[in-house]
Amino acid sequence: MAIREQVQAALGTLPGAEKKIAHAFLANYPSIGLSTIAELAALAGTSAPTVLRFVARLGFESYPDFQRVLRTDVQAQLMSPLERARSTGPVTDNPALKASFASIAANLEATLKAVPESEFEAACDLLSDHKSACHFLGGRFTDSIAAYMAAHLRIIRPNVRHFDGQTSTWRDQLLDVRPGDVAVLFDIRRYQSDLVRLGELLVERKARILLITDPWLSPIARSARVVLPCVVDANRTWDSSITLMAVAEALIDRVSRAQSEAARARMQALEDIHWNNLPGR
Amino acid sequence: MAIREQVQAALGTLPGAEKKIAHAFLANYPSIGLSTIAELAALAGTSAPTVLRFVARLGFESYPDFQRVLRTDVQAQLMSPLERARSTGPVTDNPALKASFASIAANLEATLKAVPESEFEAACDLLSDHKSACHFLGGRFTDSIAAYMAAHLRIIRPNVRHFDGQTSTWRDQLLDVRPGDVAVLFDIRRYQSDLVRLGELLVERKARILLITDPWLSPIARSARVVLPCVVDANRTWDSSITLMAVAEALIDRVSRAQSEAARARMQALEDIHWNNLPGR
DNA sequence: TCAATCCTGTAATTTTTATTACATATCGGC
DNA sequence: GCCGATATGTAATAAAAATTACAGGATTGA
Repeated sequence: MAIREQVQAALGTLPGAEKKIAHAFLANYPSIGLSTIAELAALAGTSAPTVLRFVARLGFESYPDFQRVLRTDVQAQLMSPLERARSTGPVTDNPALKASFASIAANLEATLKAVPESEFEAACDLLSDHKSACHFLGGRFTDSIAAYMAAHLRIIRPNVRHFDGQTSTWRDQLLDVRPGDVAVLFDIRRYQSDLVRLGELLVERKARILLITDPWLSPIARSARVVLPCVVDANRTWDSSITLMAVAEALIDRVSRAQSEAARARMQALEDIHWNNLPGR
Repeated sequence: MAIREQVQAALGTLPGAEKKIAHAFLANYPSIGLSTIAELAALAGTSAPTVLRFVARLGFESYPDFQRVLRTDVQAQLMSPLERARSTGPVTDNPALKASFASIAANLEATLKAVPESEFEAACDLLSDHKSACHFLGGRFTDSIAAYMAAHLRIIRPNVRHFDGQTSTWRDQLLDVRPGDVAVLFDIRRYQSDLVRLGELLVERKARILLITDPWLSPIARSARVVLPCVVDANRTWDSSITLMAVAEALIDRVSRAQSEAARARMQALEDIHWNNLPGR
């Protein structure tokens, strides 16, 4: 698991100061993580030992150890998709990457057809309601998309939360959900029963559910206010989540444009925080 | 100009040890440049002060200054595909053949940018030296290009040999290589260890190596006098060798023009041999 | 062939960065 | 409300990295 994903996954379990480190790292990925401990600490508004505690909690022996892995991640990420496929998989009779990219392109086009504009707009309305909180959660493979979407949405609107930690803590976190709140759930084939159960409990607490799922529709669809079906077919045993990510980003972009003034003010506030903390400025 | 392009442009003007630094940097971009001076020096087989001279020649005040800019480059290069799509406009649909041809054209244009004229001229100088023999060899897929180039060059100049047969006979054929001879090697990604080893042995025998490789540079680049990087990207699972073949033909053409009189005489001699040697005429 | 200039690597020194020790604050449980 | 555990930042120390000084080799031009 790459460091960026690892940090995103760990966000909810981090103590306050370390969470600040994590946010600063993700917001300035990867350059700040390749700079010094002092620069990352200053950007986050904490201290050098806190940075060291942060990387230790992620399982690294030292900051140089952390940076070594980060450089490897960055090197891999800079390879084009074609290069990435070549370096990790064997050559097949069927040009795998061409088929894969063709498959992704087809999925995106099919998804475009499968999602009604009215449903998309309804989803945007849910996400634009600042009076209610937004809670995010996904399944085994899609939760990273939920976290990603929450992290972006948090920049442009308040009261965004992502369910985190073990499934056993979901019930505890449920206590923070108020009537009228929005819950954005990601669930594709091999539906998780604990996620389905949570959906039922959310509805019991009168939350409004936005479900992002596959064309066969997760059981959560029964309880959802809005359902966005995404085509996930790929010529392999596991599903592609590209279309879900694409829909997530489309939603973020759409919501951002719809409330550009409020979003801009929030981004400015964010920049002010960073601005005043940087030495020499 | 990003650092990578800046280094590529400066290649021809760098002294020997600094050129080694440049090759090591490009071959392991960007992670080695984000590591320590000692690691880059060790990888290149030179020293720490040489690394400092290298970055100073590129116009940086210090190594931390160089790394600061490199982090900025990497951050820009890692922008998400969606952001990149937004910044460059929507993708247009193309017929498969048109797309393929466009890709090849793009590769050739990129290769044109990647190969400095000074390096190309240096390669021609090596191939034009009639006092020394020219030996050719390529890897699994590129040896056919090596054979093709040897066959053509043999027509216009003497002492051209192509390593042939099983890899087990390469060592025997090595006996024919004299100090000062030129070895033209083709090696692209999935570098062959036996070819890399042969390169080392060739340098031990004081042969001068001309390497034709991909932009990530075969390990043979460390021992090569001249390196010509060819862009091999294509929208399929195997590397395109079109650009290597194009570079080979360009070299043949250039060498042929430079010694048109000698080449013409040799061609005539060749024709005479064919003409008078056949019995029954 | 010789001298001047440039290139290069080793070793020492300086600077910067990472890490640790310690004291204080905060939070949660009883 | 108190106590123990956890979190946190400051300051000092240790380690690592960058830089400089210097000597020798190579190359080029006269």
